[in-house]
Amino acid sequence: MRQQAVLDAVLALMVEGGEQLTMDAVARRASCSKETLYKWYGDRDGLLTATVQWQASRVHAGRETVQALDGTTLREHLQDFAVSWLTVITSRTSVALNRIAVAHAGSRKSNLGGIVLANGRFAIGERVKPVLEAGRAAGLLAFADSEAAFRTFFGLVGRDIQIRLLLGEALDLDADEIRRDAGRAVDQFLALYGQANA
Amino acid sequence: MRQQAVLDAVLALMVEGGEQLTMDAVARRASCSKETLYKWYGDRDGLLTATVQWQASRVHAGRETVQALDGTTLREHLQDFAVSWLTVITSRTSVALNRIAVAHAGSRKSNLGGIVLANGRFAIGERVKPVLEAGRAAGLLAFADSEAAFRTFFGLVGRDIQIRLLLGEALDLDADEIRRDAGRAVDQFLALYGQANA
DNA sequence: CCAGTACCGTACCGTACGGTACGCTCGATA
DNA sequence: TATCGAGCGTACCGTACGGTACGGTACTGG
Repeated sequence: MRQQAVLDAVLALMVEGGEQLTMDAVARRASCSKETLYKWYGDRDGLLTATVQWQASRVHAGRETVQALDGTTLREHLQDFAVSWLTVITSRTSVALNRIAVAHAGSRKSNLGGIVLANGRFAIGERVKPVLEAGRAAGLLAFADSEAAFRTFFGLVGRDIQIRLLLGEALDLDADEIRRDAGRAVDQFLALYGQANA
Repeated sequence: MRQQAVLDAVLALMVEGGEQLTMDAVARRASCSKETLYKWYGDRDGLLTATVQWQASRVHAGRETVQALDGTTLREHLQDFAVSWLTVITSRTSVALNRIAVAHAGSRKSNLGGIVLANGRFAIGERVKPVLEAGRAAGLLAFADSEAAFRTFFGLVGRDIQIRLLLGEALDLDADEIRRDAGRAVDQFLALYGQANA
């Protein structure tokens, strides 16, 4: 689809960052005319919104159903979530996109921040909570409020990483560090919420 | 000092957010001429940098020395840190300032992000770590790496709050909620790192 | 072969904003 | 009182950028 190539061009420009994200730059990069951009997306905000949604549509793949859990598979699920979340938030694309959305949230109009939140933080919450609840049903976890439990998990996984990246720190984690970080976070989470028979 | 009144005007504009943060707006708000702004701060970046530093200079009050700790005072110290950190990051000023700094970090030049990090995340880290180490010396805590322990504490306290605020969610915590949140975070931290004789 | 459509490239317009210039006032010093 | 510097208000300049207009081209359906 041609239009998605345009959105990929926007993403590429965001990530490179060197160039200003102007409509001219996008048109040049995507080899299309500005008039077409305005025809397809209305205005600059529309283009940004479409880009954010386009990226979001690629991130959360399948919502796998959760069946019976034992301690091992619970741990694996949590580990997977932690790894994929860390991988996302440390990616240059996510950092660039979040920067745009944060900047936009300051001068309201359109709602990039809301979209990013809905497809990031909240989407993963909705995917993790069923797993936590299944863990509780299996007697592996103990908590009253799955939202609160998830937020603790979120904090243990992300810690200060996202804000440091957003504020411009270099800080690149390789796959190994991410795996170790995720493992530590899962261990800590299980230490806090795990039941004896885990 | 007149110059600080100018910086307060900048902060006020940032917080209100409605108006664009232009040099004209600052001059109008501070009842001074643009020429004076340029004389004092060089350019727009200089003004923003000075504003960030001015705000930073007010935040971290005294670095109290840590003497002998028992379980109760350790808990109190951690609780204080958690409360003050949550209070800071949920303040409208902090949110506005971090938005500016994040946006700036995208299109490098000057280093607002670095300044904010140094006076926020890292400053509190340097204040908390001695307390953690004193707790370890007193046999109340067990950890190998105080930086890692602090980062866990940071994650347990902040969780998803800062990113949600930066992305524009309303989410206002009152003093009571902050106190409860801080208490939960400290409990969890002590559950992970506390020693039996605490 | 013709009409219509979709789109590219480029030129153009209006405006907002960073930065500069300048005249005026006012308080301090001699 | 004369001089001087600091700084206010305003007007101004240049440019970058969002948004529009338009001519030219290639493809599609009849």
